[in-house]
Amino acid sequence: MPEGHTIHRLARRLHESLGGRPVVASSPQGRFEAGAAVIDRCTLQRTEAWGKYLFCDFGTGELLHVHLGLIGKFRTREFPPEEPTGAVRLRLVGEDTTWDLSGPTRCELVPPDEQDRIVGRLGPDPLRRDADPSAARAGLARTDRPIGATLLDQSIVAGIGNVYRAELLFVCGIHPARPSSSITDDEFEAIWGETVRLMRIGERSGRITTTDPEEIGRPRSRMRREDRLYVYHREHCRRCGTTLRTDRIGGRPITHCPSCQPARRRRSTRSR
DNA sequence: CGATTATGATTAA
DNA sequence: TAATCCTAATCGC
Repeated sequence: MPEGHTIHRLARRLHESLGGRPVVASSPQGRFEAGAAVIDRCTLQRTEAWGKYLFCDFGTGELLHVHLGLIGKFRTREFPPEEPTGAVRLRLVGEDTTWDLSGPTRCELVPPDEQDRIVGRLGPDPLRRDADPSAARAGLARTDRPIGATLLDQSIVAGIGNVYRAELLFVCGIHPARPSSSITDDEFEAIWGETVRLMRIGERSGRITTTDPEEIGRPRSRMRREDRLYVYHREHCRRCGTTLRTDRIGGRPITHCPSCQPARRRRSTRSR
């Protein structure tokens, strides 16, 4: 389930469970044997997430760089570990925790300047404390590409994936085909603010929930799966029941509600 | 048991 | 845009 919230959660949990003590590293699958040997018996000193990119410092001079891609998983297994069943690229065993990495699009050791290069290509990450949204604001202002495409562009904003993209635009009432340059300052503030709010919820809970507990009528922790999202993978809008529409934008399908997300910005209705 | 699908990104064309 | 990579769960026959 890898969007930015997953990676930040992972960075924290890896550090909490493995940090400060030597780790036994191996590559049961064999495709990261040399790298695992470098890390083996070294101490995890620091983890860092930027968008969907994860870096782990074992004090070896190089950093472990992991990108889960679409299907990658980094999950805890029983301790002490058993022989892995599937393809495990990297296994990390600490004092009382086993972590197995499978299916990553990237798993490599990189020098610090390579980390700088990777992070240098990324936009601000809403989950980072040091995030500065101004670069993202400027990035949107200078292109006519649809907002649905720019929100997925990691060089504009780092960490948003296909689920959050669709849900954020719904929550903000913005049609995904709107030119990015047409997004107003108020709309940008809403997008950024909601991204921070919703991805923090995702990071804490380990799953994506964007619906409002008041609206659903039960706390987030007790929501049914089909009540957690407004539009993603749905046929009808969770808010108004309108039949949803799915288009390909930015190379990937995005679903929106024609009623809640009008193509043209609604003339602001004066309240009262 | 094979085909399909998935919250991603890079490279080639 | 399309092809490609990476894995495992699920679905249809």
